Amino acid sequence: MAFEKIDKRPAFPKLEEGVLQFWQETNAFEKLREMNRGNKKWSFLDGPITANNPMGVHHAWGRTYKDVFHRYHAARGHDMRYQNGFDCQGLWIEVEVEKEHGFTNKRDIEKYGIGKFVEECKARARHYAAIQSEQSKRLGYWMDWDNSYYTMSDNNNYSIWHFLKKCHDEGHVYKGKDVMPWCPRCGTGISQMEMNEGYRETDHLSVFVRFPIVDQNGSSPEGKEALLVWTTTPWTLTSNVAAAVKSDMTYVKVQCDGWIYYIGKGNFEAARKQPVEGPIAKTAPSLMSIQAIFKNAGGFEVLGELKGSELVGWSYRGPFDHFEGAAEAKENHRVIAWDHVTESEGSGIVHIAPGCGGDDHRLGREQGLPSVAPLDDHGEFMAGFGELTGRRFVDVASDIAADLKSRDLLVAREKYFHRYPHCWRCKEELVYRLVDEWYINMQWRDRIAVVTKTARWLPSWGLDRELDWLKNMGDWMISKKRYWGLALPIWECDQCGHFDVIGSREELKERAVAGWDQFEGNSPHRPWLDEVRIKCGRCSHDNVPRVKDVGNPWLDASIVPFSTMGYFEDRDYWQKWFPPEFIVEALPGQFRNWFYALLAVSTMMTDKAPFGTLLGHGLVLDDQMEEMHKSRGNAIEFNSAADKFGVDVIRWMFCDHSPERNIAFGPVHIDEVYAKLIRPLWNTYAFFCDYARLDKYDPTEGVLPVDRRTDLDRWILSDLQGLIELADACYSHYDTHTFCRRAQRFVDDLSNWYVRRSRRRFWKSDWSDDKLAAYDTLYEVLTTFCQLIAPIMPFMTESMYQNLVVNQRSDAPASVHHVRFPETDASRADRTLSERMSQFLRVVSMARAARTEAKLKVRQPLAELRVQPGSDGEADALRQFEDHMLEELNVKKLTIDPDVSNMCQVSVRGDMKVLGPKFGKQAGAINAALKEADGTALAGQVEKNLPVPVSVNGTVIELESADVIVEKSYGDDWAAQENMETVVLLDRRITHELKMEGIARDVVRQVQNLRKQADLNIEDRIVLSLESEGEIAEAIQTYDEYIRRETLADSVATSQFEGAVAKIDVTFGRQSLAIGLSKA
RNA sequence: GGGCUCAUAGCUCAGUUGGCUAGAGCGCGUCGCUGAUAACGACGAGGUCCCAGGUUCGAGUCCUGGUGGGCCCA
Repeated sequence: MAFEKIDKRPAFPKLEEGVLQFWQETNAFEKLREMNRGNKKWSFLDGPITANNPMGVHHAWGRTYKDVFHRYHAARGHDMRYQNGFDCQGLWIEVEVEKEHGFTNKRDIEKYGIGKFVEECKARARHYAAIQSEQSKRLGYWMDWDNSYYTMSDNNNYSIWHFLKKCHDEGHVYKGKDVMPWCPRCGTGISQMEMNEGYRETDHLSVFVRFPIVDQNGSSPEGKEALLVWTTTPWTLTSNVAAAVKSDMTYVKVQCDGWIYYIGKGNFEAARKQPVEGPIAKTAPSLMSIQAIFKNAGGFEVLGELKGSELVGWSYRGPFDHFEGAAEAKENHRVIAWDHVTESEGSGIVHIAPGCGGDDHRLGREQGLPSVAPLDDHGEFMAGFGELTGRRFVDVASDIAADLKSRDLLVAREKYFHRYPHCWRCKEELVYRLVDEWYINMQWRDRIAVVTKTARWLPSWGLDRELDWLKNMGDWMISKKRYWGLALPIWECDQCGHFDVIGSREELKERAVAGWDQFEGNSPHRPWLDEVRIKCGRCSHDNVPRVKDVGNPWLDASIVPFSTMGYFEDRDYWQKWFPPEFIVEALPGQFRNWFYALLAVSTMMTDKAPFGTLLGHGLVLDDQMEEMHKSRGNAIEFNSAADKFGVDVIRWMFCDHSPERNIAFGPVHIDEVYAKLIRPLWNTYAFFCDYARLDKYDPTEGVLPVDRRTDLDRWILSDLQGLIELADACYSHYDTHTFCRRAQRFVDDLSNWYVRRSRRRFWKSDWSDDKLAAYDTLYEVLTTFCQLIAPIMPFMTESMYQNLVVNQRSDAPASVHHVRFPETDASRADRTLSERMSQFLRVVSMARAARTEAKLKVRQPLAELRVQPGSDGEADALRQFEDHMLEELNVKKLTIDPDVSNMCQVSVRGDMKVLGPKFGKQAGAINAALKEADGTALAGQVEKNLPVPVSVNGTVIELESADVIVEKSYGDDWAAQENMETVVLLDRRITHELKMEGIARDVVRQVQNLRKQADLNIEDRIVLSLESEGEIAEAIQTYDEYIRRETLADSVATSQFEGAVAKIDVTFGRQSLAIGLSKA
């Protein structure tokens, strides 16, 4: 079958749709799996994508890598599992379902019904999993889509039960009472991992408050004395228990406005600054120093200094001692010592509310202080806090300030800007609350670190980052007071406090004493599992309920090396596929999320790393390098990008990029890939098909042995071997970046040198070895290159392969993705040849520069190009490729001259910029004298960096070499280019003969243009009329045969004829030419 | 305060165990070429390879210290 004619500028997105259809109709993926089944395996583990929204272009980066390495390993014949995963459980889904219903808090959900709510969460996950599957297929992602795993599956949930029980058996599960960041809207604690997502700049009302001193270690103050305290969260003053100072810090005693204050000395004097950066810092009002505040309040007097340690033990009156809720604190108001107090923030005396802050709570525990916890689940004040009861903590700051003022406790108020944590999902301000949560302690972190070090991290600093996290992380909070998620398999006895962790469904069935019937037949989620009661493992209580909490979603995603690989059902299968050789995910965040959780779970289960190599990649940003956000309107949906640009180009763009850097996504960058790679490659392919079709080239007929092909052929084949070798090394080391760069350079060499230099060989009308060699070579290069980039651009290569291979050979594999990866052929690799060509190309570039310098168009033949080679290799290269130089530069002769210095006149002139300031009025005379002097001799001095003597009006002045400029000249007859040792000289003298030939070439060019305008096919023959006079007529006559051959003219008339389909009048100099042509 | 990381042309970035005369693409300007190529080529403007020391025959590359950005931890 003939080669198809190729559309030069196809709509690639449409082409890709066609290929998708082809794959589907031919079951291409299933056939590939069948071919490789049972072979050596390559094991991959997919990090589940959150099935909560359609994919954005940023999802395509990681998924491109995943597909690329799958395809490469398939081409290596490896058997693979091809399993994609969906992350289904967790708050992010709940939040979206809540939005659909317009729910604002947990009460709404409970009213609606937990069962119904949970079912809708499941449905949402399934819905978006289906959409993402379709989108992934469009990306060309070959996966076993019917076998995707879902983290909400019973299997996955029960697998986590097993893990948690194992943790419990080793004594790592505990219930902790701690102050946690809490989202009052979601009604749940926020783990350390999640916290980091939500820091945002915001402003709060902060206050300076006085705590009136009651007792100073036995004596009472005579007048009004107070501790000065500062806080950015006035609501926490309701729960103040103590005030902390640093023992060795200096404090000042200051009188102001009838009070005597104690304040950190550094704090008192220091200028204060809003701790924010960027635009917000400009709008934020500047902060007054405490000193300035006092000055404004009517002036102050410093009465003395003392150490923090002297303050310790004093007692004071708290700001809200009248609230019943704070009763416990009232007895405990005293000054304590704490190392964390600093001079750089606040007043140097820190208000401590152990029920309202993490550090406060730890300090309170050490010091045996009571905790006052004023807020409920919704962030509202509980009973016992007077008029605040029932109000939300976010709303009360200014009322509290007003109340303090009315009770003479407020010193100052200000707007304070800082970074404050917000809920990463719903953006609500977080609050620190004292709550009960479930934890896995991380005393075994060293065990995880050992395992972590056994994996290969790309980029390599990832390991250090992960180890750093392991070292610093706190215990893993695994509970969440929500609805949709892993139902924690913890049953806690409300009579004796004992808790049991259940490790499997079977175990639960055995232990169940009630509610099993209601549960059976449902998934292990709320509310169904909540029905099941067991008998306490310690006391006699026989109606023990499950704790209501659901689990941390990173548990769901990190059990998958076990749950999805048959750890529980088919241990042999698991043994075969675990550990996966490769995982790849986006870097930001995952060190403390998936990577961490995966390592922790796998360490607990097997003490083995859950991956051999981890590849991390950066973020996808918009073309201004800004993060993409839906709200900002710069997010790009996957579908729209695929429809508009096509996915091959997107895949290449991602693969071409250095993974650890963020990537800018935008039309400009897409176009770059088209311009740099796709268009030249496609055009080379189209060029080949055009001529191969006309010539009826048959690649299945005997291929010409390589040693009978030209140097040019053997060069491109040799470079191709280098590229194969590199491709193999890069793919197997998960480095597409290096490969893509080299592949682009290869396409450039192919298109702009090999094809450009070989064009005429394809145009020849009759078959010869040379022509066959050109076809065989270009065919081999195109088909092989196709295989090399097929993993990255699966669509375009498929289309090329169908035309180049399947249509030609009946025995060819049906898809480009069924073909084994190319092997290097040592007989085709020729390092010397490759090296020579690159040396040669350097000289060609210099010769072109000389052409430009000569201001003579390439159409005009010139007599001679003379080269002084910079090395022996370069001389060899020039001899070897002489013909190419002659043709490319359109010169008659190439002379290799080992020393051209005899053609060169050297002159030395003064550098007036230097001479002027140095010699003043004399400079002109010096310069004139330099011109007179023996340039060669002076230049010799300059080269040796010796003094340059010059005689001016009888006196000899010695110039430094920096004072002069050496100029070389090869005269008017030669255009010169020099670079290091290489010198290229182009004879710019045009003889009458050369001129005639130049005109003939010009005529040909004009005719060719006219053919193009007349829309003729390249093979169409024409009749031509050329009406001219003088030199043009002479040239046409002399080069009659040449003109006819080049333009496919059957006849050339010297006057116009009737019926010309295209005409043009042109002038060369003062002479004119009228051209007319029509189809023969 | 600690950890990791980055810093190369106006922009986006290459630069592989130290061998560099520091490159590419985009953008800008000029000229040229073109029967595969809305392509391409040549030339021009644009660099203290963040700074300072050190190791070395030789440092963009390695080491130390600093400055600035990013991420993380506290």
